[in-house]
Amino acid sequence: MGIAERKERVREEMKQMITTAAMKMFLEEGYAKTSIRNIADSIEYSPGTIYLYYKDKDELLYEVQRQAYGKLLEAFKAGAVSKDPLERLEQLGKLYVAFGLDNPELYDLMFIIRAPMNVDEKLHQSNGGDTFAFLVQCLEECMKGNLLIFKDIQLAALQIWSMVHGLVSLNLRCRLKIMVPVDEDIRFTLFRAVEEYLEAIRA
Amino acid sequence: MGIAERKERVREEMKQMITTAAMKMFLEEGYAKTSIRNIADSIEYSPGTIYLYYKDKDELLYEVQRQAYGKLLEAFKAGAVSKDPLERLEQLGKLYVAFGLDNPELYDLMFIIRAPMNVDEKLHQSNGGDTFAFLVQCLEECMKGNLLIFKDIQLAALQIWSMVHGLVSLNLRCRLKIMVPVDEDIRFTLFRAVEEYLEAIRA
DNA sequence: AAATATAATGAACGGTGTTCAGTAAATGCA
DNA sequence: TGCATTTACTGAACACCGTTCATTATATTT
Repeated sequence: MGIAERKERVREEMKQMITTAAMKMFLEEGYAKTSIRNIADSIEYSPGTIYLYYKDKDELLYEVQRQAYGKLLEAFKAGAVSKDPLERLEQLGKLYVAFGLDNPELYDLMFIIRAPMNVDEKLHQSNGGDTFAFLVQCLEECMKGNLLIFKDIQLAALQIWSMVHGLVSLNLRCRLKIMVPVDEDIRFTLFRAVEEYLEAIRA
Repeated sequence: MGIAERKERVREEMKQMITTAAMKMFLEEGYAKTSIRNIADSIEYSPGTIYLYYKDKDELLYEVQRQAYGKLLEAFKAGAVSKDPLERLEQLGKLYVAFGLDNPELYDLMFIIRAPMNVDEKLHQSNGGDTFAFLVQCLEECMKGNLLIFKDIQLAALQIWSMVHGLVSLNLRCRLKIMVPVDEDIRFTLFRAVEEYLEAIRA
């Protein structure tokens, strides 16, 4: 009975067509300025059709977020390759910051934007779990070797993620203009901050 | 010629009436869900009137942000009173985190929300300068006494602010659920993170 | 009291997310 | 094969949104 399977496949293709268009437009124009009608136009379907595949605009955002977490995880896997766990931690930190600088709109979608329609914040626990686990694993190695000052691994992860997220998100919201000289290269500055921080938490 | 002065006064009262209503509704319902029409209704004026006092919805947001920065500065002044600059820095950090936890909607308005109408990010340099200066001043004292590991004060401010902002904003976006045990008190956890961080950057 | 200047209105414009009765295409059954 | 039924899609309609502007009401000046 291959018909049901084909239907399922076609349905998945349709869903992907929608999210691909949505991702493209979210990145180019931002989430708020992208309307369901725009997305529908770009894939040459009527607005109503999108609602046959996604419950609402938020669900579309969640799907795009899921894909974005995947991209970040890929960047981690490709770039955090050092054998030394401390070095790898530094690579992770810089990869994270670079990801935020290179994909500001994507970073916004992933961590900053609040989907304004249904203020239901339940989804996030499942989304991005793998990516976070990658950091935790590296941290575990560091702490097994007593390379960091931390005692509690959860608190360590919290602190490190907060630091890099703070750097990226303050920059994205132009809050660094107050303190960083305009002529300085932001990337360089943020990398220095990461290095200095890692220096500080070394055992 | 007291008439012009009275008119100016009345105008200011009107502006304040609008921002007061706007602040209340932004906090209760969020920025996105608060419409100009709602605000107009709540002060019993027509929507068009608001545009006689504020250029657009963003300008309303900027004004509310300005007031919010004032509130944070007040909290700083009231709570960061220790003579010891290092202790004062810890007080500042905890005050900041507490402010973010106690006024999540306000914090959102100040640091996270991107005003979506005119993507003009120029205003922020003036807004909040005083509040930031308060932190820098404390930092300066710390560094004059060689109490911190930092060499560059700008980089120090960047790092510290990033840490506390990261803690608060990840929590606000429910991204801590992945790593912090649900039963634990968030405030306690974030305070511990601040303490541990300050420990790490001590000279 | 009349003319002028200021303040406020609210309908209208072009958008938004979302729903749903109606239509067209694909499938199951005889 | 032909017909009934399920499935896919449409696009007008609903209730909103931010913003503008001709019109009206109020206050000041002459």
